[in-house]
Amino acid sequence: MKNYLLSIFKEAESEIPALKEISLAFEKPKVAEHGDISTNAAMLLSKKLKNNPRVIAQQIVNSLKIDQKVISKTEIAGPGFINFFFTKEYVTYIIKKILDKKERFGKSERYAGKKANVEFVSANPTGPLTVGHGRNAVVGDTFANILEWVGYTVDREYYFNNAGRQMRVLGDSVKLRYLEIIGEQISFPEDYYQGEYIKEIAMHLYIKYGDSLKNESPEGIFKDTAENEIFFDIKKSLENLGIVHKIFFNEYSLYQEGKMDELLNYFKVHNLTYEKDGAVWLKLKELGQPEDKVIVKSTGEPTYRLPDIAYHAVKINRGYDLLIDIFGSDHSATYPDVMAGIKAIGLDSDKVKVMIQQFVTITDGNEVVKMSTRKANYITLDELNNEVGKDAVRYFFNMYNINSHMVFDLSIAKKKSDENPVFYVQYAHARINSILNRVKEAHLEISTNNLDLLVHDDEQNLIKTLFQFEEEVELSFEGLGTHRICSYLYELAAAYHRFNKSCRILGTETKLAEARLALSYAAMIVIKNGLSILGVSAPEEM
RNA sequence: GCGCCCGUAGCUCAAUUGGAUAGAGCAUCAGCCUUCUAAGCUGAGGGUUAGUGGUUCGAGUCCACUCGGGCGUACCA
Repeated sequence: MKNYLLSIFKEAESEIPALKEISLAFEKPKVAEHGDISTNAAMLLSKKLKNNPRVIAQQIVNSLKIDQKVISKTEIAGPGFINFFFTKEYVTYIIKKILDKKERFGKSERYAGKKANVEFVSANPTGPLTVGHGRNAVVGDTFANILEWVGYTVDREYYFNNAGRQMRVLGDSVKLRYLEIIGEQISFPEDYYQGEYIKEIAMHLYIKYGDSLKNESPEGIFKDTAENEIFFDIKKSLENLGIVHKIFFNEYSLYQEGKMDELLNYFKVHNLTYEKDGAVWLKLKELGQPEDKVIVKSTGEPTYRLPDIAYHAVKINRGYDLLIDIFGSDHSATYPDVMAGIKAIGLDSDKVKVMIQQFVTITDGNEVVKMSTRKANYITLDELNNEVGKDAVRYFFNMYNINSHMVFDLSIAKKKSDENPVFYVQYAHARINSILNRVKEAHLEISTNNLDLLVHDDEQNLIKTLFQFEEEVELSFEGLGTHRICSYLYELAAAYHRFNKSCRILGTETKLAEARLALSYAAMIVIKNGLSILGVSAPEEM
């Protein structure tokens, strides 16, 4: 529809050349009285043409060559909006399109042939995934789905570092617990990993090796075993949510393949570094950042900025058209440095989009559950998943703008009732399925022959809500978010439940009943498609 | 102190990226099942969008300042 309007506005440029100078936008008005689609073009032009927007709107309308089969009415309203009303033929065409495209309805070819990469989770293997990682994981995977829906081929990637200080502390923590098990007196430092899982890993080692490891270095078998077991569990936690990464990228490979030296050398050759206090500094000020930063410490070890830049360079050089990073808010101050670094080596940093994930607060009713990886009192993603189930986990994490703090209330997610939005949406799907089964006994068929009988307000509203789906996917993509898919599905489910109440099928005259069946089936398809983007199941019965 | 993010109904969140009367759910109150799942529907109350200025046809959205919260602000990642 937008394409159609764009094309007739394009034609009108010959009469109103100023139309070329504005960015033409169409949107669905909030209120039905304002039409099915609307544009503010006249208001944008009023400044340029120095004329009353309503007068300009009238000129625009006069110069549009409108197909009466598509648009039934055009009006000028408010300060100068031009509102368009669809014809019934066009509205029924939407149902036919849905029934025809089925599981492909809502997909677009807009970015067909383009490649995207989504990097998410990227937790180092020092402990089980927490609910915070869960939010990152769910939104990352769902956004990857959205990219696929607009046409991209997507690689899901996990970046990790199994060297460095954190991993040393991990090995030390496991060894201490091991020594504890074999009966040695230990004192366990506060800044070591406190979780029970450390004791479990130590116990596994004890079961397998007895006390023969007491003289082994913590950096060896203790660290390696911990890493393997933890990574195994992380992957399993993700799989339980339907998430599988295609690529696991080890930061260490950047060193092995010489990418770090290459990058550092590039910076040096291009005079972007200097030495101070025995460290190498990157001239970030020259690159538009507020402060220069150390990239190689006086110990010779690089800081995280260097591998991060090298890593992004490697990814960009793989040929992606779009790269998405999903970072925790603790990275929010540092990624601009990385972007500046990428730009400095001549790569297109505009291809990289960053989604900053804010924190998750877990409540159980009124009680706030505090979380820290180091301390023992956190909820793991597995615990959350076991408690509320995959569908609720995925729906709840997707439901909020990732850029806002969110409260995950366990007591609501656990409820199998109308307080829980995921059940409300799934129930609409199950309800339609149940109807489709029921009408078979009444010998009714889904038919698109008499869709023009669907004139009830609740029918029209449902159809127009269905039509909105394609745009919601696009808007989710453009807005770098998943939450509007949830809002949309909730709205769609509500529109269906209302229709279901006012527009019965059994006991209605056959032609109308069969048209309503077609509409119901179309609604079922769209709900299922939307849920599949979220990675939430569409149950046939509940 | 400085930087980034945030502040919307009692609570949890939306608001088509500057558009028309700021919307949903929960909670509260009042209704609806001899009819395809009441896991549903209908209605009511609840707002100076933290505050003050500014930008313009038009601001929850942009700018400045103030207040409040989160995260950074390391030669940790």
